[in-house]
Amino acid sequence: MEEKSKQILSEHSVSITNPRILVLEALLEIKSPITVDDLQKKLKNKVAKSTLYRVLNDLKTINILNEFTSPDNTVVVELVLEGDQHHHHLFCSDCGEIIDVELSTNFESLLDKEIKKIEKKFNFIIEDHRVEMFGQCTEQCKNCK
Amino acid sequence: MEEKSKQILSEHSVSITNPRILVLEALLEIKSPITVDDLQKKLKNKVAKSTLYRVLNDLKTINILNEFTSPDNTVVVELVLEGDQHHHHLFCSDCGEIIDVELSTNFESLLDKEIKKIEKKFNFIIEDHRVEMFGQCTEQCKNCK
DNA sequence: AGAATAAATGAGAATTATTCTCATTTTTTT
DNA sequence: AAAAAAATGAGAATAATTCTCATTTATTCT
Repeated sequence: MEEKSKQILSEHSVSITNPRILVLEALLEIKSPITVDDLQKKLKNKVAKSTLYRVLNDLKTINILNEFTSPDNTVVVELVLEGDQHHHHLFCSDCGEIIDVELSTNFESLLDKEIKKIEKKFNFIIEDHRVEMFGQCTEQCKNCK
Repeated sequence: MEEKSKQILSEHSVSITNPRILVLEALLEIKSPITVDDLQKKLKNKVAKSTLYRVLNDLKTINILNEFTSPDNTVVVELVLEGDQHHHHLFCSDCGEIIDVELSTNFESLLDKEIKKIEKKFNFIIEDHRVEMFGQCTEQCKNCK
């Protein structure tokens, strides 16, 4: 994991420092969306709060960090490496879990068509989209029991 | 507008007060997403900041306020009255404009089918969804010139 | 490799957004 | 119209994020 983190940093011409390696390792290990707060806890104060925010911004700059908010407006981050599958998110309002969801390629291509229509209609260039789904996990998930 | 605001409040058994009327009037007038900050400015300090947040929470409670965040994680609110058309959002990263977008009924029904699949797969009850699109308005919009 | 330069870090202060507290005012009930 | 209940305003408190600056770490240049 440490090697992979170093590799990611050097591939993006970002200098290799301990806090960056630690944050990347944590994100690689989790491999699913996590709040900044939980990430901080996971790092056990091995990285200063200000540094954590800075590193997250660095990762955003090199385009390997996806940032969004949960339904209660808490910021959530997720590592997205080149080649990772395009996906969306499913939020559970009971336990707060956020699940990565892939939609069918058929659906995605229809969505792309729909987006082309919107681009014309509003004279926009649309470069990204997101589908978010909200509900409750009906039984035992990682957090509910 | 004042009458309509009062009607909305009484229909939802919420007591009719001046701040609530003012906030509703402002939201009715705008009829598109607005940040809390801009809403506050629009209200020209006729409503205290703490009261504004309280009123927004009241409107959320009676389910006529949609709250989400813009790509820079700023909270945005929008009045959604019974009977209003289901819609999504298009964000311009140049000027910050947020546009309400309706997708085709054909697309929405396919999305519903897709969501049913997800419900089964993850054993979830999904009660709401959102499609967000990000890009740039290519020419003159309200804010760019 | 080692010195010089540039960049990143940690700690905490500053800023911003939101919620909370409580005395006063307004609304609703009777 | 009086009594009771609820809402408001002002500012204090809290939480999330950014900023500052002295120190440490990484990179560059012989």
